[in-house]
Amino acid sequence: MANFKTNFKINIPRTSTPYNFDYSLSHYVFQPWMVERKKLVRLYKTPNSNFLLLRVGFNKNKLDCELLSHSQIDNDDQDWIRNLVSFMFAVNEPVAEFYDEICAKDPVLKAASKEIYGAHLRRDATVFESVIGVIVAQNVFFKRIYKMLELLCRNFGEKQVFGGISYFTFPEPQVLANAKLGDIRACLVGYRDKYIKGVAEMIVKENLNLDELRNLSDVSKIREKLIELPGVGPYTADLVIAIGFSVPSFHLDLFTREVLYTFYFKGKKVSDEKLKRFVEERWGRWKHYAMLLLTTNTDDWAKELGVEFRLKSAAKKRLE
DNA sequence: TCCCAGGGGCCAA
DNA sequence: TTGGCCCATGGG
Repeated sequence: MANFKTNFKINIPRTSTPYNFDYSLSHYVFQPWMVERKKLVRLYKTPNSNFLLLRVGFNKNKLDCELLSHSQIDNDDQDWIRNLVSFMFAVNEPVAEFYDEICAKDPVLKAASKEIYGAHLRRDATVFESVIGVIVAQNVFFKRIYKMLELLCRNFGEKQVFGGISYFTFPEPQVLANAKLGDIRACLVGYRDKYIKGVAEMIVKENLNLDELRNLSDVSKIREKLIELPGVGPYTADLVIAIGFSVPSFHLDLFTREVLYTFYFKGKKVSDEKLKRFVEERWGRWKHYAMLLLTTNTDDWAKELGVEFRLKSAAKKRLE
C-alpha cells in the first residue's frame, strides 16, 4: 500500500527546559506506545477516522515528529495531532522551578532527580486511556500492566501495518463495551475485566465523553465525576487527573504512602489526612512532579541515601 | 505452598 | 462512617 509521509517539529520553549526526552524513551512506555530507534511510536485514529502512525524523536530542543499514513494527510489531521503531541509531551510546562529550586532544596528529591532530571510528566491522549491504564494498575505489581495493556491493544485496538510491522490503536470504548467479558479477561486483567467493560459500557450508554472533563476548572468536580465510573476510587481518580489532565494532583497508594513514611516521617505510619496536608503544603502545584520522582526507580536512588526500599519500581521499560 | 501486590466494591456493625 | 473480606493472576 502506498505511504504518505510528512514531518513537523515542535519547539520546546526556553521556559519549559530542561526537557529530558530520554526519560520518556525509557520509562512508563505502555502500549500502544512503542520505542523504535530512539523514537516513541504509536498509531492513532484521528477524529476524521484516518489512521496516522506517529513517530516522536528529539533533536536540538525540538520534538521531531513524523507522520505516516496509507492515505493523504490533510491539514485538519495534522493540526489535531500536533496539538495532541504538545499536550501529551507536556511541552508547555515550566519545570525549571521544580527541578532547580524545589529539588535542589530537598535531599530526597535531589537524589531521585539525578537520573531523570528534566523529565516532563507525560499525559495520555484521552481520559479513557488514563482510566483503563490506572484500573489495570490496581493491586498488581506495576510490571504486569505492560502485559495487560499490550494484550488489550492487540485484541481490541484497530490494526494498521507499516513496513511489515503491526501497530494498534488504544481500544475505543464502543469496542470494549461490546466485548465478551471472557475475552477481556483473556488479556490477563483478572477481576478487573468487569471494571474495564463497565467503564466502557457507561460511556456508551450515557453517551459520555470523558475528555470534556478537561474543560472543568474545579478539580474536585472532575474527581467526583471520575469516581462515578465503576472500578474507579480515590487512587484511580487522583492518578488519572495527574496523567490525563493539565492539573496538579497526587495519588495515595501503597507505593506513595511507603515512600512518604520512609523518607519524610522516619519510617512511621501516619494518617492519609496528614500525608495529604504534608504533600500539599510542601509541593503545592508541583506535587504531581514530586510524586513522579518519588515513585520512579525508587529502589535505585534510595540506596544512595543509605536506605533499602522494599518495593521495586517498574517504571523502567523492560528490556526484553 | 503461601503471600503479596502502586485498590475498589460490598456488606456488617 | 469504618473495617474486613473478596476479587484474578503472576512472581518471589
